[in-house]
Parts: sequence; C-alpha cells; structure tokens
Amino acid sequence: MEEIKKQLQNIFTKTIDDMIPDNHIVVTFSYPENSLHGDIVSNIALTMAKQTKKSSHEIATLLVEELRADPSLSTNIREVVQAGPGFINITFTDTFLINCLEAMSASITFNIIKASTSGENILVEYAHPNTHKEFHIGHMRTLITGEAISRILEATGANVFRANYQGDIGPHVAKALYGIKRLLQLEKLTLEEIQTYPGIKRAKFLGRAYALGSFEYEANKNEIDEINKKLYEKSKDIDTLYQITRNWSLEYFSEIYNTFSTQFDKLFFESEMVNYGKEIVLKNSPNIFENDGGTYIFPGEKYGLHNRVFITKSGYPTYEGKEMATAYREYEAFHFDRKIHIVANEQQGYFQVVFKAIELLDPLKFKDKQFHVSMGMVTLIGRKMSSRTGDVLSIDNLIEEVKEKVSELFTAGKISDKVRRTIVQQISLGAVKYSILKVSTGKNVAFDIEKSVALEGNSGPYLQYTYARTYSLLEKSDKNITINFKNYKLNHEEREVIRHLLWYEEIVRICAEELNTSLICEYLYQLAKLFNHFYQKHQIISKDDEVTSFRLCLTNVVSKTLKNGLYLLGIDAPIQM
RNA sequence: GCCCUCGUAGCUCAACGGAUAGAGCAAUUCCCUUCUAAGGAAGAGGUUAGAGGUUCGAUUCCUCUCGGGGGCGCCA
Repeated sequence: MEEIKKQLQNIFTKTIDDMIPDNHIVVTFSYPENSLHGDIVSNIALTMAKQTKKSSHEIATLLVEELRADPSLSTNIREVVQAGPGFINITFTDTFLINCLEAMSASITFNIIKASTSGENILVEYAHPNTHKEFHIGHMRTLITGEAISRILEATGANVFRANYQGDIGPHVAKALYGIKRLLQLEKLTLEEIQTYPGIKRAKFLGRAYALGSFEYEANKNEIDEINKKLYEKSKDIDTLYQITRNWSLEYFSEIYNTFSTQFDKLFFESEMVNYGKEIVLKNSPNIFENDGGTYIFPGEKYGLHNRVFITKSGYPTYEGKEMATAYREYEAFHFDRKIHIVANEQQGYFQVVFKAIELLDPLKFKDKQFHVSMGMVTLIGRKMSSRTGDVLSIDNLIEEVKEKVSELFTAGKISDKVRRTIVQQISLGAVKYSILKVSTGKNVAFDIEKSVALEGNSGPYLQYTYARTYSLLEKSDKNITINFKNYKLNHEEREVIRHLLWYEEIVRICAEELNTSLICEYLYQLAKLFNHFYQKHQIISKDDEVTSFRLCLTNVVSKTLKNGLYLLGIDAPIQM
C-alpha cells in the first residue's frame, strides 16, 4: 500500500513540477468510503486549479492520462477516472488486492506505523483522581481515553510514559478527614472495623465522609481549616488517620487501574509537590510571579490571560503552585518532548495560565511542549451526580449493571464458571470503553446507563462478537489448506473488505497525530460490518479448496486487524461469546 | 461583564475544507434444518440553530445573533 502510494505520488509530482516549476505541493491520497469512487482518491487537481489558472478538470484529465500511460502501474491499477468536480479516482486490480491481503496475512504482528509521532518521547498524564473522594465517571472517561491514546501513540513508535498525578492534599482532604471523624462518631464505628471492609466499601465510606465534610464546611470552617493546616504541616495529630485513609483510596484506585488494564509508569502526588512548588514560585518572584497583598499570583493578564493565585495568604501553594513542581518532577522522571494532559475541559482556562507560567520558568524544557486534551464532561441522564452530596453512580455500580445485562445475553455453554466470568467481564468493559471512545474527546456526553452502554449495533460487543466469529471460523478450518489463490476472482463483498483493510495503518496514524480515538472506532465498526455482510452472503468454509483458502486468509486478516484495533482501544478480544 | 466550548434525524453520536451529510437506538418489514441471530437485508426519518462572508467547493474556516454547558484570586 505504501509503495503504490509513493509510486503514484512520484508520477503526480513529476507532472506537477512541469506545470508549476517552484511549488511546495504535497500530494496526498485519501480513502473514498464509497467504492463507486475507486479505492484511492486524490483531490490534487482541485487544489491546484487556482495556482495554475486552469480548470480542475483540465488538470485532472492530464494527470489521469499520465497514470494511464505509465506501464509500471498496469498490474496494480485497473482504472483511473476523473470524477465529480475533479477528483482522480483510482481502482486497484484484484491481483493487487490479493497480494496486499497475502502480505498482511503473512506477518504475525503489525509493524510500527510511521508517523510524525514515531520516536517521540511523550508523557501522557491522565486519570488524576483525588484521594478521599469518589472516583467518578469523569475520571473513568479520562482513564479510558488516556490508556487508548497511549496505546495508539505506541503503535506509531512513540515512547510513552504513563503518568498519573493524584491529589492527596488540600482542603478536600481536610473536609474528608473531618467527615470521617464525624461519621465514626455518628455510626459508632472504628477505623479498625472499616479497615476490614473490601476496597469498594471503604471508598464508599470516604465518599460519604467527604460529602459530609463538604456539607458542614460553612458551619465548621475553622475546624476544617485547622485540619488543612495540620495536613500541610504534617502534624502528628492527624497523620495516622490521613495515612490510613489515603491508603484506602490508593488501594481502591489501584484496583480500578487493574480493571481497566492501565499500568502507570509512575504515580505522582500533590503532597510531594508542596515544598518544591512553593520554592519555585518564591524563587521566581517578582520576575515571573508577583506578591499581591500576601498572596503570590501569576499575572496572566499581562499575556492576555487571567491572573491566578499560586500561593495563598496562608502560605500554601495552590494546585497551580504545585503544578510548577510537577512539571519538573515529571521531566526528571522522563525527558519528554511533549506532555499531554488528559483533563476535563473545565480546566481549560487553568491550563492556559499554568502553561504560560511553566514556559516562562524554563522555555527550553517546556515551551510549546505542554498540551491539554480537553475532555468533555460526563453528565448522567436519569440520575443525579454530585460528589458533594455523595450521591454518585460509582463506576463499580456501572460495571455491575452492565455485567448483569451482558450475563443475560451470554448463553454459551460448555465453559467453566471462571471462563464465563472472565468473558462477561471483558464484554462489559468493552461495552463501557467503546461507548466512551467512540465519542470525540472534547464533546460533553450525556451518559444514559440504560442506553449509552450499547451491547448491540455500533458497540464494543459488536466488534468483540465479530472477532469471536472470525476466531471460531479459523479454529474450525483445516489450517493446512494453502492453495494458491493468486488468480482468484474477487466478488463484491470480498473486495469491499479488502479495500477497507488497506487503510488501517493510515487510520491509526491519523489517530496518533490528532490524539483521536473515535476515528479508529468508526473504522473498526465499518470493518466488522463489511465482514459480517460478507459472512452472511457467502460460505467461508466450503468444498472448493481455493475458495476456502482465500476466504480464510481474508478472515485471518480481519481477525488480526480487529484484535489489534481493539487492543489499541484497551478492549479485550474474547475468543468466544 | 470577559473568555472557552458545543448546537447535525424523535434520542445518542459520526463526518483530514470535498462527491448523494453517515451510524446506532427507537419505530416498520423480512432472514436461524446452512460456518456464532450480540448477526444480516429492505424501507422511513435532515433547510447541519439562524443570518451574512471567504472558497471551485463550507457541517467544517471568519463575523454577528439566538440557545445549552464550562471557566474567570486565595478549591482541585
């Protein structure tokens, strides 16, 4: 595929150079979804029309002639036509498609895909839950997205460092600690008792404690502020309580990361950034930061942004202040060329200011190297969600509810309970992940637990099901069939599948460069759909060995592509459903 | 008040500035004695919020209006 693109590119470039001597035109190709428009298309004539003062049709005609006249293309290209406003539609020969398919089938794994991200060191920072608070659907969205983006980047040969920066200090913790003390009193419980609870139950308890502390904050401001002070001072009074409950959160988070197949290279903590963050801000005042009535601010207004407080009047660094230290600490851990923050879009203004401040601190390390993938917010339909009241749909509940539905559908027999549970888990998570990843990252999503986590149609399980189907076919086949099918005559459905398969790497490349996950979802969905259509219409394993051999080869490549694509999305591919 | 974002089918969402704006769900019909029916086929559903502009070409870029969401000094 890459070779033929290059070949076409060369021919086009030569012709273009003749027409426009000193041009910087880059010839690109795209995938026409509709096969009536050929297998590969160029819009070069349209883009050149203005410069050459010729009509796009005229240019297209010329280029079409060039291609038709080139003898080196004849075995690979069946037809070149000009269409529409001046597109050049190119159709491959069956021979070419079959050769491509064979090549794809022969390699066991996918190669590293060449892209602008190849070889780049990229730190992806995602998840960012706060200890002593609920890990909610919004965190889950960034967790799922961060993992998928990491994998997609790795597929293009980027060196990815997975970082997670967790908030374990500050007023929210103080509120929770206050709430814990109150709840223990009210419910006549002890820490030791709760210590014996399973992780999820301890996390729930913390969630309620935070909600209570938050609710009673105004009435007990002094007491809670005092706790906050003690936290920053690492006072013995509360340290034990703090450490124990912090661990509850962290153990619970760790279970979640496990469930979602994420392994962070390093966990960073806000509490580790307090002193260093403060030091950086003070050291760079007044040149970067300014003392404003006892607080230290970054004067964002000077740069067309807005001012933000980096050190409070009480002398504690805010999240902004701590972020300064995080930038350095993360850089020490991994010399990134680029750092990607996968964080909700409500932080957009925050990042603009903070990026500017960091850039001024150390332009060499940080200028133009920080990016915010602005995640849309998740709102729940039909349920209230508020971490202040503790009334949230936890992700455990979500997964459990999905699992129940999946169990009802999953009727495969002759397997052990253990295998069954594993598969149900894989399908449920696949459904949840896909429902998140198919939506573009920036968009707010209205999450309806009844409808959003789809199990049929354009859904994770649909892709998994199709994969399981291919697996079953390949298992059934006599693998020794290796009949030569070079002269096989493709039918329409087979052709549709193969021409789609040719574009997989290109799609992954685009996803990596644009940090996009929905495009790959769409691609895989189309692939599965085309394959299922083919499957429905034609018998794959038949008496004709040539046909069987060819169709199994096709099935094999579809299978591999689905599995690889699902992997990039962080979704497991069960071998039976 | 200022800044950011979004507005596409009844609902939830797609669409590198490209061809007839696509899917799923819901609703209507068909297809399991045939390799997995979580599947396949057929039809129905649209003035892309509105008005201008740039362009050979605009859902996409620019301006304005209307509407939703978010953010703007001691939270994270």
